[in-house]
Amino acid sequence: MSAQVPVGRPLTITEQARRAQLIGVTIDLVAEHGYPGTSLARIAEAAGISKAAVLYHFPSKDAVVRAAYGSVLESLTAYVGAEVGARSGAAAIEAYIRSLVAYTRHHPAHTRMIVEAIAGETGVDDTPHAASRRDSVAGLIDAARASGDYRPDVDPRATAVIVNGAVDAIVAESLTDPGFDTAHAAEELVTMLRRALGATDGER
Amino acid sequence: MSAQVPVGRPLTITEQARRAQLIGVTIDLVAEHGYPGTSLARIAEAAGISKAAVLYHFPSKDAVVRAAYGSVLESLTAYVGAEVGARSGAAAIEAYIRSLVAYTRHHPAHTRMIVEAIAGETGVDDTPHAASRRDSVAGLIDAARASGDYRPDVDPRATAVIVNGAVDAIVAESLTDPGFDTAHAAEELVTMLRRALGATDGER
DNA sequence: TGAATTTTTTACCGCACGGTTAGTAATCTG
DNA sequence: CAGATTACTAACCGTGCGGTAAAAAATTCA
Repeated sequence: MSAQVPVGRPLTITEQARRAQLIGVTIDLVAEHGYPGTSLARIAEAAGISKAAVLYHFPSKDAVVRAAYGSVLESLTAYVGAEVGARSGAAAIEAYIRSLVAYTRHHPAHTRMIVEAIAGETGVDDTPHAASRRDSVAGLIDAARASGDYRPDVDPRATAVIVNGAVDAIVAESLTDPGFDTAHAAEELVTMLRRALGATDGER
Repeated sequence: MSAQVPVGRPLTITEQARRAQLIGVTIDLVAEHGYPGTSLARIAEAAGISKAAVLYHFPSKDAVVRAAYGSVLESLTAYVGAEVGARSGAAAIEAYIRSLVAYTRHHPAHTRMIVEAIAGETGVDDTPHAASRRDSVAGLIDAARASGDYRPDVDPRATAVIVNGAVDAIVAESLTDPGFDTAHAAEELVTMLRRALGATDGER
């Protein structure tokens, strides 16, 4: 995901630095102007080099954008994965919700890219993300059901779609309303899930 | 929303027919190729006339797209509004969920446009929709709380964001996976909300 | 019929896009 | 220092975009 050099040479210092810089400015440009407003010329200008220099380091503009998306998603996945992996049952799903929302709160520049990657509006056609993410969450829900945390009649697939949609909406809402309390909304969602899916009703 | 002629003359027959046709082909083009793939030339070609003819009936390409979005949203709003308006309390929220999902099931060509309008990726900057939709749903939730259907401690705003996100995800999922059972997912969401928000726990 | 007006076409304009080419600095290396 | 490699720039190319101008059809109406 992070390297598209077939196998070749070990990348010089300059090469690594430029690639990292280009990925960085691309992330910022997408955050500011969205994908459609992120042109090759703008990327070059933001990096202080010419268009051709950008294409010297990457085979195409799409490759730059893809690398930027890859970088963000890798970082997000690492963070969320660590939080989720340390837990099991319902706690894993709750960690998924909290950590994903928390990540966007701490990396505002990454948020728009994440939202667009989720919505599939990346302009680059890949989007195995959506399906695999849904399946991952469905797996977590299934595990929570198997462990007895969740009632036996929950539908993991449908519930995964619903939970992901809710999480994405919370994140997306913070883009249009920066004052939106995403942490609180995440807690509301966690509480709702406990009541709706919990086998032993969490509280009350 | 449906007419952008300032006030002028009453629109000839041809004018009305062409406008309707152009709106129709635009909806279909967006459904097939998304907004970015819907160019003026394509709209003209699909309608069997020249680009200039399109711009004779509409002041700009954006106006065509806007009219198409308006047409779809008007139709959707009318349908959902009728279902919701006939009910109150929790039943109104459930009708909102069921009718919105049902609409997209019965109007597949409109679905992508609705999803993109929701995601704000219309290419046309207006998007008061997202905010007003959230506020409308928040109002419904608040009313359900006031009527005693929902527990008194629900947060209408945060819950509205979550519910809308879940509904949108169900609809969006059907775009990438046409076999996805949106009606069933809607029922799952309704059940979850009853358990999570209901003051008297719906069932169990 | 013939004039007025509607609808439409053809040809064009300028622009921003992604990408290529050829040459030029800069840097590394023997 | 010389030669090779790396890193880059300026200029250009073709394409598709939204939009405009002028004139030709088609239609309406007296």
